[in-house]
Amino acid sequence: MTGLDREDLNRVDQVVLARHRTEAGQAVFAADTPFQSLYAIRTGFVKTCACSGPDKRQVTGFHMAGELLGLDGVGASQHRVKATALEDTEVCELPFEALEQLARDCEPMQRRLYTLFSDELARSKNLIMLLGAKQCEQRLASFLLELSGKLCERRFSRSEFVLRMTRKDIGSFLGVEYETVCRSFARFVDLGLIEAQRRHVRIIDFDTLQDIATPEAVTSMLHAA
Amino acid sequence: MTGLDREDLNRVDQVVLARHRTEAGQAVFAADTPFQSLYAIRTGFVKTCACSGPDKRQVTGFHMAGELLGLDGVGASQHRVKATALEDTEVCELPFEALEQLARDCEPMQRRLYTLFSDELARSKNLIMLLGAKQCEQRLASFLLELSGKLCERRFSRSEFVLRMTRKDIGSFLGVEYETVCRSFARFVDLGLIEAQRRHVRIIDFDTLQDIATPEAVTSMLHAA
DNA sequence: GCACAGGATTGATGTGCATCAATGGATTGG
DNA sequence: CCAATCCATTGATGCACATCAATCCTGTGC
Repeated sequence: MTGLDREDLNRVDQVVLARHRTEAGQAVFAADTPFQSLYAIRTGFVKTCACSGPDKRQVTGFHMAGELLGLDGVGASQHRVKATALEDTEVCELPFEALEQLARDCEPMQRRLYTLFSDELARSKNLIMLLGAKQCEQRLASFLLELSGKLCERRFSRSEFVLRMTRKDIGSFLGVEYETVCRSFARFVDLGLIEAQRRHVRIIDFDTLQDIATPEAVTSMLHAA
Repeated sequence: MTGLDREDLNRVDQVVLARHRTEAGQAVFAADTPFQSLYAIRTGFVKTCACSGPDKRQVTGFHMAGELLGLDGVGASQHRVKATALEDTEVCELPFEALEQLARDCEPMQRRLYTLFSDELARSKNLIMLLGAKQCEQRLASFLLELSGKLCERRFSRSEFVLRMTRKDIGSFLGVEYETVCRSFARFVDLGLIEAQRRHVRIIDFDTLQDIATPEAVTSMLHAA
């Protein structure tokens, strides 16, 4: 789970400072601004961008309902990323000091907070692994399957969905140019693995997509034998 | 700071379960094993590898004295990475439950723990940004400067040092093949930016290296600060 | 001394992707 | 409706890096 469970949410509700609505294209919070709160997404879809330099930005994550934003701001007391809503989005603002207080009073809540940090860390490492994949198609397959999985967890269709982000965003996230993303989409369509018309995607062949995402299963079996 | 400060260390000393010596080439802990403790490096040098698949591993970080290992294991209650000593290394084993107890009793310690998580997260994002850099030379320049900075913090020379890791490790970390790492080293030598003989490195021209690591506009901002 | 192994270096060649460029839908506003 | 804009798609070309391969250096054990 990426968010908080029901029992914790009851407690957390009491520290919610405010709810904010952010329309598509607007920032939930900006980079290099003072950190005070975490933001729990209630509805909507958000991308986070690291901005190291005026002209150079990079998408570091996509987030949906139930996920927490801003965890990496604690240490530096500054948000290190910019969070941008990709569709109309509603978030709960959770002052971090209040959360810390809650954690001191409530042991499961304390553990939960550590878990959230740790999971976010694990997600980061996953992205690092994904960027380590040499081939663009491998990265895109991983991306589609992960997105599908997250949607499935939230009771949406795992096979048919609408992308909230542009090809450019996907490219930035995957570390390739957006034309290359286009071509990989086109190739997946050619191979009959997906249907794709602009942002509407339907996954047809999960198995092959999985093989592309994590190759060499066969190879390793051969090595084992 | 990546480690714990002196005051905290006094408290932390009391929860140290044991000290472990690990010789070069041996694992401090393995991936996919139960998580119980964090490990603070006292002396030595460690690499962490994510292993997604039997034959596919990727170096996700290099760590030295004062750094904490294992933070990403909290959520899954399993170590997600393998930590391998690159030289003879001594670590303190810190049972995480004891640290949690300490955090409940001691507010600064609680904050410190969150900060450690958050900083580790920020470091991950930095690596993601680095992998987003398209050019190998840009990545290598960043790598060398970061290593230099960490050594400098620890009162070693920032300009002359011995690499503890192989070219292969560096390549895995930077997301390129090791031959390409070699060539980039060679090119830096040609350009007169560094001297390099196998693992011995001396940085000569920090400024140009910085320009390569963070092209154009950014540099002037750094100088201004 | 020698053989051997692991790592580093350098060369030759092929390829996946960046880059530049043109076109086509889709959406928005006048 | 048309212009303007954004996004997506597709083509052509060059380059950075992967890949395969040979050699060298250094340390280790016999």
